[in-house]
Amino acid sequence: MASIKDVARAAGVSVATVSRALSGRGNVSAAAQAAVQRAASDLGYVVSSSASGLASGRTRNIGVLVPVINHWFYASVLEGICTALMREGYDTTLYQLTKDSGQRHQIFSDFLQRQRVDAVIAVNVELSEQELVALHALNKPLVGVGGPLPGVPTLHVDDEAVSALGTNHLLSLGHVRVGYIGGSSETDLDFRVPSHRRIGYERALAEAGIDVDEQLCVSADFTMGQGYTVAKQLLGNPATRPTAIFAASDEMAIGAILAARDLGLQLPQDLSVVGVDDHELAELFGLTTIRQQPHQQGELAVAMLLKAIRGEAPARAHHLEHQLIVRSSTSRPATDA
Amino acid sequence: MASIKDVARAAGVSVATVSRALSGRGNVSAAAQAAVQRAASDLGYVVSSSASGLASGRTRNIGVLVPVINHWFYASVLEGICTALMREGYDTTLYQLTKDSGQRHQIFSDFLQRQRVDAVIAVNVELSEQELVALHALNKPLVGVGGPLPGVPTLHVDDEAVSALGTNHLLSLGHVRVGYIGGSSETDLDFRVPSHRRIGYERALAEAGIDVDEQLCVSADFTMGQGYTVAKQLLGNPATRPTAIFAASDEMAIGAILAARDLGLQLPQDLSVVGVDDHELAELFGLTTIRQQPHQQGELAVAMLLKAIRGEAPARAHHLEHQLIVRSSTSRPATDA
DNA sequence: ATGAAAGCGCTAACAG
DNA sequence: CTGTTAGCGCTTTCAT
Repeated sequence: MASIKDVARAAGVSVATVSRALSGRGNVSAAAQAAVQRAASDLGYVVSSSASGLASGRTRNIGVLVPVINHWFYASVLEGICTALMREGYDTTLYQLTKDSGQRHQIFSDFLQRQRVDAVIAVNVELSEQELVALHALNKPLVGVGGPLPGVPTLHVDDEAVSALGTNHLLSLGHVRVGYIGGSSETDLDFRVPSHRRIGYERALAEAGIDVDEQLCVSADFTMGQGYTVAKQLLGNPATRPTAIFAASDEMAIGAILAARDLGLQLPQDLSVVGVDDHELAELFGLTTIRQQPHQQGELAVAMLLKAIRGEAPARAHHLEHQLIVRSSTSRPATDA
Repeated sequence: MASIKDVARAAGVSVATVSRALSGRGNVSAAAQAAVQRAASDLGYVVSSSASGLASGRTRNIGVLVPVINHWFYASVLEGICTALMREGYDTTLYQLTKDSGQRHQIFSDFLQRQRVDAVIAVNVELSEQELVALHALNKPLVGVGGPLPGVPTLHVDDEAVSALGTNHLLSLGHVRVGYIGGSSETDLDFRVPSHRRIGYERALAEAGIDVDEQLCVSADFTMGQGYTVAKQLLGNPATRPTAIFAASDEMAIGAILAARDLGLQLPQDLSVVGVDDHELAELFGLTTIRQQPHQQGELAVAMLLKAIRGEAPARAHHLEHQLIVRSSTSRPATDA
C-alpha cells in the first residue's frame, strides 16, 4: 500500500505538494502537478479515506436514508443518487430506516454520529421530532426527496397538482363517476403524500361541480396486490361502480386494471384508469399516468447537496416537473345507449 | 463533538482504557467499564470512524457491489445485507457496477482502493479478468451472492436443480410440449444463471425422454415486458404452441400469463406456467414458482463475511435452499377430446 | 488492569 | 509555488 510519502519521494517533492496536487486545493506548478500525477499512478496510489477524513474533516461519502429499498420509487431514487455521487467521486452509504424503533435510534445516535458522512439525503422518511432534532444536530448539509421534512430543503412533485391533473384528465373526457384509490391512513404517516393527492382529486371534482362520493374512495398501501383487492370492491357492484378511477400510484392502478379484467370489464370502454409514476410496467398495461422521474430526482438531490457542501447556495425546496402521459387506459365513457 | 479525551477525563481513566472499554478489546475492570460507559453516554460520545479506521485499519463498513438496484432480486438481497450489517454495527456502502467501463474502472481503481471498506459482497456481478484480479488484490474478505465468481465463496441456489424441478413439475402433470423462457445471450454474460437454468430444463426433458424443441425455447431479459413479448410469439400459433411454459424468472412468467390472457387462453386449462423466485407478485397471479429467498441470501452473505473478518472460518461456496410453491397456474393439460 | 506514548496517513497552517 | 511540521482522534504496544 503506497503512501503519500512514497509518492512524494518518487515525484521528488514534499508530501504537502502531493496532497495539494492530488486534491486540487492550493497552488501547484504544472511541473510538480505532472510529476505527482505520474508517480501516483505508477505506484497505484489512492488517498486513504480514513487519513484524509481525519485530517480534513471531509469524507467524500454521503449518507442516504430510505424507508425501504425494495420498491420502485425508492430504488429508482437511490440509483439516481448513487450514479450522481459516483460521478463526483463520492461514496454512498445506505441507512435503511425501518419501523423498528431500536434500529432507528441506533442510526441516529450511532451510525450518523460517527462522522462517516459529509451530508445526508433523506428519501421519503417520516421522522419523529426527536429524530429530526438529531438530524439537524449533525450540522451537516441535508436534502430531502419525496416527503417534505421540516427545515430540510426537499425535492418533490406537487402532489396536489399531480392528482388534480389526473382527475381533470378523466373529467375532461366526460367522466362523472370518478373513483379514487389512495393511501391508507397508515401509509399516510410515512408518506404524507396520499393526503395531498386526495386533496388534489377533491379539488378537481369541486371545480367541476361534482360532490365527492365517499363510496368511490378507497385506500390501499400503494402495492399492486392491494390495488387489485380494493378495486374489486369498488368495481364489483355494477349499479354503483365508477366509470373511471384515479389511483395514487401506478402499481395500484395496474392492480385495478387486473381487477377490472377479472370482472370482465373492458378498458377503456367500461372503465378508464389513471395512475401516478410512469412505472416501468405502465407501458405494458397501456396505463395513462402522470410521470415523475425518481432517478432524476436522485440526481438533482445530489446536485443540491454538493452545492451546499461547497457552500455555494442555500438549497431551497423545489417542486419537480410532472407530465401527463396518455396511453390506452383512458377514453370517453361509454354512452349509455 | 466530545472526543475520547473528554470521556477519559469524565470517567477518570486514561484514553487507552476508554478505547479498550468501548471496543471490547483488552481487559478492563468492571468498575472502569461502567465508568467509561456512563461517561460516554452522558457526553453522547461516539467513536470517530476516520480516527478509529486510521489507527486500527478496521472501518466497520462493508462495500456492496450490485449491477442494478432497481430490480426485485437485487433490491431484496441488498435489504437483507443492509439489515444484517446494521445489526452488527456495520455500515453499508453501495457501489453500482454498471456497464459503463469508465465507471467500473473508477470503482476498482479508486473507490475500492481508498480503504473505506473492510470487505466486499458482490451480488451477481460479472467481472472481467482484470477486475477480478483487482478485487482479490484488495486482500480483503470477499463473498459473492447469485452468480459464481472465480475464487470467491458464493451463495446461490442450484440453478440447474431449480429449473429441473420446475420442468419436472410440469412433466409430472402430463405436459409434453413444455416451452422455456430464459435469458438472452446478452444477459447471460451478466448472470451466468440462464445457461444453468437452461441446462436443468433440458436435463429434465431428457430424463423424460423428450427432445428439446428449439421452437419452444425463447429468450428475454428477465423483465415482465419482454416475457410478455416473447410469450406472445411462443403462444401465437395454435398449431405449435406449448401447453406449458417454464420461465427462468417470475417476472417473465407473469409476462407470459398476461400474454396468454390477451390471446384468450385460460390458465391453467389451456396453459400452465411455472416461474422462479416467488416474487411478491407471484401470489396475485396465482403463479406456481420455485422460491428463492434473496433477503435471506443477503443476511447469510453477511454472516459468512463477518466470520471471515473475524478469522473464524474459511468461507465456502454454498447452495441455498429452494422450494416449489404450487399455485393455480399449473395443472394437467386439457385432454384432447 | 492500566497508563504513557508512538504512530496510523493525511491536511493545513505557517514560513519562506 | 513549495517544504516543514503540528495535529486530526484513535489504537496499540510496552511498561508497570
